[in-house]
Amino acid sequence: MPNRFVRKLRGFADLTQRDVKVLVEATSRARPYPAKFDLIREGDEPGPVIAVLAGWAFRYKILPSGTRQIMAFLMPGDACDLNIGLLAEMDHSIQTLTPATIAMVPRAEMVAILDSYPRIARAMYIAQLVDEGTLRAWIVSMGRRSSIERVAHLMCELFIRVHAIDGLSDEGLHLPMSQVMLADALGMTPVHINRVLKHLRDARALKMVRGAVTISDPSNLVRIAGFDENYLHRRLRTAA
Amino acid sequence: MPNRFVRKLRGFADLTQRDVKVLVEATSRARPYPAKFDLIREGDEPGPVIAVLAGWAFRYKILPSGTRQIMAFLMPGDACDLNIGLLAEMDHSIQTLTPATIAMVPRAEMVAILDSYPRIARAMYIAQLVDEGTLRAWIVSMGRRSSIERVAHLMCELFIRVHAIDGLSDEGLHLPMSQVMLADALGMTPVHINRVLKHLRDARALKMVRGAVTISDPSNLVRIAGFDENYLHRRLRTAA
DNA sequence: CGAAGGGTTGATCAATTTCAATCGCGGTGG
DNA sequence: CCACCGCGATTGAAATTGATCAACCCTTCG
Repeated sequence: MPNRFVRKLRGFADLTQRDVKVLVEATSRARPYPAKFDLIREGDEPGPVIAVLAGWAFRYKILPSGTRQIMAFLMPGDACDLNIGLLAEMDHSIQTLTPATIAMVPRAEMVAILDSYPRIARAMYIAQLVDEGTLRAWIVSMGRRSSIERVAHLMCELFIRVHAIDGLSDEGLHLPMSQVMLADALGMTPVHINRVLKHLRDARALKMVRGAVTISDPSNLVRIAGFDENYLHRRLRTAA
Repeated sequence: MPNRFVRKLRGFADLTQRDVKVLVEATSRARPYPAKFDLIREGDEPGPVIAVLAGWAFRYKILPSGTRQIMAFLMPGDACDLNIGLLAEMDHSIQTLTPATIAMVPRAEMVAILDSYPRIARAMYIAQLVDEGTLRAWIVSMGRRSSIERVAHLMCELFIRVHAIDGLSDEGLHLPMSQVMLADALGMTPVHINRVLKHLRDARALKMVRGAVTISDPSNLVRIAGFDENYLHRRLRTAA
């Protein structure tokens, strides 16, 4: 059974057995990392490609004022881009959110693979496009949605992404992050996030047990967020 | 002299003469469009790849509430992504900002090119990565920068991008857009944009002649925006 | 000439942040 | 075992930012 990363790419292109074998080998040197561990720091020269095989991670940037902005959540199957020698250094950092197992593929090896296996290159490219769509949705949220819609929308997005990799537990989605984390992802204050969560809980859109947010049924969230249901269905269909 | 699109890609990978010839031919059927013309509308099924050869365009999305969010500005040399058959339909629209000349490459043709010419594929991939970096910077702005910093930061970004394609006039950067447009790009109100612009003008960070914003020297903007100077230099070096 | 699209400004309103305090819980050292 | 510490959650009140509402002023263009 190939790992999550390979399974995801297989969903994007018709990979041959050989393609799969190459990918599995490339990601075979995976190792576990603790939570809150910086995998890549801003200013590092771009090193290996990382692929998340288990656990969550996130991209973030610390501003001169000391505030943090989270720009993306990475979950099993997601890879960080390659920055193929273009940029002199990373302009942001990547950190594990939970304990995670990460595969590091030396950049040269990944480049060689991309040059030799066009189907793999195609799949990586499509994964990139999907990520870009997520970034655009994030921008729309930050720019034009109210704080309540914004929170609800992120929850919807995470819900379908976890659903797509069969990661939902019996109770639905568990968010493995603190309110501070959510605040930094959505450009808000922890205090305000807390009030918004209370609002959403009162609206029966989510549950909070012992501080942790859980979402069993996203339908209320979808309504509140103005989440594009077609988009949801489309993604869920892809997952099926 | 190849068009802007080809020139840009050439900057990302060592294209052979044959690569260049293929690209030039693919983008030879360009035609002019007026300003404010929708090239692609949300809901369309993904059609041809578009490449901007002259003029500006932008990606945007209209929310159910009727508000608009602009997610990216496209300038000469930029291409829209391919959404290679993955998504059933576009989740946003693309419109010309100024009169523009646009090349439409049939999707099948572009896919064939990517499969047959790995260097072109590589260059397109890198262009994609650069765009993604821009999106991330946009998210950071929207999430954690004040309105003044946010406006200043966008100006810096546009300044270096135009500089990189030798598009600066003698007086510097002319922004071909209304304040409403800026507001929709930055998630603000036109009224507030107006006040921020006044502030920036008072701080001698930009000029406004007959309503149009002009930036001759971005150094004040860079300071106000907290714009990463290394990033600036890196990009300018690339341009040189 | 009249209408429309920008731009500009003032006054008021509402959403968020900021500041401050308190609480609960898990872990740790004595 | 227990006091203490620290992180995250929670709540209230004050301060601030940016949005909204409402005019009014240009310039352009049919």
